[in-house]
Amino acid sequence: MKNNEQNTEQIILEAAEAEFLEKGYSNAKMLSIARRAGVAHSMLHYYFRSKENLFKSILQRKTQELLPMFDEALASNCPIREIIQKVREARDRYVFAKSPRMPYFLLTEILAKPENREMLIEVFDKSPMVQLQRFRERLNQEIAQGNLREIGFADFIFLLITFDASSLSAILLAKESGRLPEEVCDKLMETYREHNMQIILDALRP
Amino acid sequence: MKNNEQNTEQIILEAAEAEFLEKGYSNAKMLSIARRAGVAHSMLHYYFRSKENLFKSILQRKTQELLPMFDEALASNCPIREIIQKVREARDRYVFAKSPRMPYFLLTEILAKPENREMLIEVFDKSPMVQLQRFRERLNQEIAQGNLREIGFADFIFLLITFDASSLSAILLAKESGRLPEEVCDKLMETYREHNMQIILDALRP
DNA sequence: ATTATCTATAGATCTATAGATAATGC
DNA sequence: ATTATCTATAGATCTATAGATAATGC
Repeated sequence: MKNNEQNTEQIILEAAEAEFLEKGYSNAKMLSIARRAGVAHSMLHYYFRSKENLFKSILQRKTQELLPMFDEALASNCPIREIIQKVREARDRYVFAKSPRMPYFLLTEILAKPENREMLIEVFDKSPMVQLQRFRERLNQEIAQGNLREIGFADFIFLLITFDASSLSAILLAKESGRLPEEVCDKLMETYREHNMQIILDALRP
Repeated sequence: MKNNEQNTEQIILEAAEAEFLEKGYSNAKMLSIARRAGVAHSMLHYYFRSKENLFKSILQRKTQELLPMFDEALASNCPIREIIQKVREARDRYVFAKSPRMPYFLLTEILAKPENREMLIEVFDKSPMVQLQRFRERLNQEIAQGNLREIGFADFIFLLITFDASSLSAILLAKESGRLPEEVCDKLMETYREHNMQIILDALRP
């Protein structure tokens, strides 16, 4: 018995996060995570029972950590359009800035897997954070007033956060591959962000 | 010895194509493909030697089949902008129309995997089709005249064909999930196609 | 004799667990 | 006594191959 529990659990979580982000759920291996963490692989089961559990723990924890960041963006009373902008900027700062692999991960491991998608939507839906719930009322008002199409609260937030993931992932992959000139990739990215904002607004107009 | 070789090989190819499209390379299983095809799984190895080989065979065959479709779109002498439009329409008709899973497959199995990406780019690069090679010259002229940014011939074609895959896949996934109202998804798709055209043109402007 | 097919199984890999061991706290 | 850790291994799954068998063509 060398480390205290806090430490080992945290080390495993970090190693697992890196492995899952890099390889995706299916290609991530428990033995490989253990090797990264420098512990016997039985420890992963000791703390998290199963691979699936370990993965879901990470997703939930990370999302919980993220909520306060969005809370701030949702607090203001300005027009919906500006709130959308703020949420998307928060997403850029706190989610995408972590790694260029993030958009791809979001798409393949969350959007493409119904269980994970639902799980995270539930986190948003059930969060007790004040601003988040206040924004829920605001959103429903706007819908009632006919300013927005009918859409679920959590789905709305989720749409804002994940929408760019799909379009950005391919460009980031292309950039990584080095096949396209870097300026072309950067130009694509830049233009995409502008357009995406407009596309979301169009789609939500009643 | 029941079937002739032509038949079994074809049946395996079709079963494998369906399995790979549905589950992706890692999650596709040789036993499952054999079950779909109704043959002993040793037959897959008899004809294709390995899983990897089977997968690459499918990719290459499909791409070869596709080339003539693009050939037509590339034949005309009209402005580059219209040629881009035609290639993208051909892509819609012959690639995306096959299955709503196609954009996702394109992104995860081709764009995200350098070996596969390079392999298919080579198919385009080395194709002896007349219109394709004639368009290569046309493209280089346009670049020389300063109408387009410097970009490889195969990369250009590949960009036109695969660009929408990234942005459409998430919307198709959302539609499948049933969480967003269907009109929102359709609206997103429609707007996206228009914008994507503009984004590509912007990125390629010198 | 060659080709296509099947059955059986080797060999690799991966998740999960059993059980032993050592450190800590009461 | 409880908790954290390790080693060893069971059990499942998957790719690949060996070897037997049957049909076809010469």
